[in-house]
Amino acid sequence: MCYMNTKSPARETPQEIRLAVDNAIFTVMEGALHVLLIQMTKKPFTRQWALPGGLVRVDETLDAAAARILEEQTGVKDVYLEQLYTFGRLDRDPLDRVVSVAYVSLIAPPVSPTQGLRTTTKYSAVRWWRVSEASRLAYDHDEILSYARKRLAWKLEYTNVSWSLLPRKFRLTDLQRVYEAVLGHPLDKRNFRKKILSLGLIESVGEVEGGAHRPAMLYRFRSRRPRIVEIL
Amino acid sequence: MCYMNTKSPARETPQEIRLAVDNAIFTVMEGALHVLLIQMTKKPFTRQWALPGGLVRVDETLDAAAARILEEQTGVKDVYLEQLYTFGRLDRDPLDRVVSVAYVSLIAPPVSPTQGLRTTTKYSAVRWWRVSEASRLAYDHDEILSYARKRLAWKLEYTNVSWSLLPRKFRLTDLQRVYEAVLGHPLDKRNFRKKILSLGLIESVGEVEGGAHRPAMLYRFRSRRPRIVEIL
DNA sequence: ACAAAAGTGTTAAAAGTACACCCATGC
DNA sequence: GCATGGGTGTACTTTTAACACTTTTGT
Repeated sequence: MCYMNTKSPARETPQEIRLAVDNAIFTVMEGALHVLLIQMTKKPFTRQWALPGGLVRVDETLDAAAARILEEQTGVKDVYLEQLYTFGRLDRDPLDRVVSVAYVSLIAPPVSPTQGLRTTTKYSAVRWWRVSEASRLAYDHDEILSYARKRLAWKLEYTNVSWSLLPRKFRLTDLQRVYEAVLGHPLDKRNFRKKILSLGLIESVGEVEGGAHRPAMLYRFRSRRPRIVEIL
Repeated sequence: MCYMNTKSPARETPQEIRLAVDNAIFTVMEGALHVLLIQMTKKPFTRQWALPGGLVRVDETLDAAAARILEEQTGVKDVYLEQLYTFGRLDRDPLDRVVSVAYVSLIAPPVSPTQGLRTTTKYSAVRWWRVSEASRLAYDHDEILSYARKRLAWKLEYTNVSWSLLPRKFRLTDLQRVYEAVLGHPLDKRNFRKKILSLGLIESVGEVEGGAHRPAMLYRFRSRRPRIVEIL
């Protein structure tokens, strides 16, 4: 029995390919799309920010690894997870040959900017970043993040995943904000409402929310399962 | 230095995850979508058909592995290759823990049903199958093939990949046949031609082809690079 | 002259886009 | 009474879908 579990500090030719997962975790806060990053402590990327990730265990599926690593490194669980793409550049990890299966995950509010987040001692911090400010990440994570944003925008337009970025009950304005934050451009209020309501994916829950001004009708998704529907 | 390169005949808990690629290779022949399969000789799947695949080497990228394995096992090279999805079920290979990155590849005619194909001694045969007759494949390849077909249909509708399923010069009827074979349903001739020509992706090459009856105008793609365009 | 595939337009329905004002509430 | 966000309809344009006959060639 033998293991190859120690990384060589200067890279020799590795003997085995290691398999990892990385998670691009999104939420919409303050009208902007945010991504959850951890701060690295280990050597080549000390103090740089990265997507939460880690090695896949030999006895777990990729989806299970993504869920485990997400929870271990951020304290977040039970969220939407979808496999994105597998990244295999030879030099994406300077110390070892690591192929990474990237996942997208979506978290619904209420998400407070700091509460509920924890990480292992292997990382010095976890926090939400506006995607517009998340750059110069470790490894090839800029590339993964860029691809994840495109996939998310596409999914929002062609499926009903938006339910996983919203609480159970929400105003149509909240839904529109999610679309605008992800797509990165404003939408016409009347056309948006017409379109969304015509799809029959959401239904009014009669109640109104007492805000500072005229109360809004609250809605919920009829089904919270992934279902493909063309939107916008 | 130690290796774990021998598969255990009865499965013990493997020590390492192995990384493979599998290729779903498509072409359109005789008006039907075909997929290239190899026949297995090795133990648990003897005589069953499978997608060409193999382990990724530690010093090659995923794309390079897909291209290498494609050529080694089928003699086919220089074709369209696109990463599809990564399959990681624990029991997908009964002998070992193998995670597989699946690729879709597309081959343009002229493709003769048998010529140009060769394989290694590790397999007993290679041949094209109509996708409608390709089932009960080894491993989880039924699932991979099913997903690959969906992706291909999607790509055809939303991009101009169809160039990689056609020769340099082709008739509009050939193009329509490709669409019909992949999508699995007939298209209206006039609407198809109107739509295709309005996209400006192809141009007439003036020549006509001498067939048994009225000759057809030949066309070519203006660009043979992947470009996203909505079609149909 | 006939068989076989090529080529060609119009109409109706549906979907998308642009656009501006009144409403209900808290302060 | 005013500031704030909630809510609503119409006209125009674009896209899609349905549909049948004439043309050109080889035999």
